[in-house]
Amino acid sequence: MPELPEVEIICRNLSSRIRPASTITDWQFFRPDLRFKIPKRALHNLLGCPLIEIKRRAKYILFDFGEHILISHLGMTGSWRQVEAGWERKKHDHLAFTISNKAIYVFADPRRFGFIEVIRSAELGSRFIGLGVEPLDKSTDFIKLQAAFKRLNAPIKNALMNQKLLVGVGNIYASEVLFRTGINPLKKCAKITAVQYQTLFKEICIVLREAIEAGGSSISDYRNVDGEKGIFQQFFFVYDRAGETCHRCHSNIKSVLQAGRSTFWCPSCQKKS
DNA sequence: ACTGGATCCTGATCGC
DNA sequence: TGCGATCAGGATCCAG
Repeated sequence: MPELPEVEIICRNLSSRIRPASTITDWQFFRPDLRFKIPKRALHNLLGCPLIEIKRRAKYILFDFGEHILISHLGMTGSWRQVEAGWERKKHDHLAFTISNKAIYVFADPRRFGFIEVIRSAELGSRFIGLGVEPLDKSTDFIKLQAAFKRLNAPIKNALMNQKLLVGVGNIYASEVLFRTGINPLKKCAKITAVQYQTLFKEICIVLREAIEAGGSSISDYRNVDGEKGIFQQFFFVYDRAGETCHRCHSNIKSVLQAGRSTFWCPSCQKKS
């Protein structure tokens, strides 16, 4: 479900509703574990702590409580939604917190690849060590990034999804960005030219921003905090369109497995050479 | 040091 | 209709 745009939207939703200095006044847990054990004690210890801010790093949502940080990852199918008092629990609702005795936020995740974790703020650097650069950060050095990509022998599609160099791009946006730049997803990183990398990184930023504007991509179950779908899937050129016609050249869109993930591309618009 | 396959889990879909 | 196989937005671990 969630790549950078979707996580960014959830994050913006939460931070516009949960203001700084708000406190969590209650936790409810409906099962002991997600991907990892739910750290109930650490979460209880956050009760009454004033929130500083909610922010995003890569595909992680960070609730900054000063001394401690609550980290939420959505995995493939995780979601946060706001509910009213007296709400009805759905099948895959796993935990919920109440803000200032009023608003309630529920975490649901059918596949349970998501998780919740609490760390000390001082550990933030080491927790995210090895995580790549943010595509939408002004300070990101794309020249350095290009040099790092150049050294890889993997196909460009796989490299784009590798969070160690560049964060936020997942299976959907990797295919979409490569289509828009005319680069074949099977092409090796080392064979891609400087000019192509320049347009590629530029296009990544454009696509991610457009997707955020469109409220994200809802393939099956992505919803924002109000339960609304995004509409960026309406603008897909290739993702999930195998066998359909390319919007640009009318060739057949193809799909192939790369490192176990489906890649979609137009063989005519994205030639290997 | 890189690269990709297997893995965690549930649900939807497809072919027989 | 029913059943098993396959695949799904992520990230980590492990072997080659």
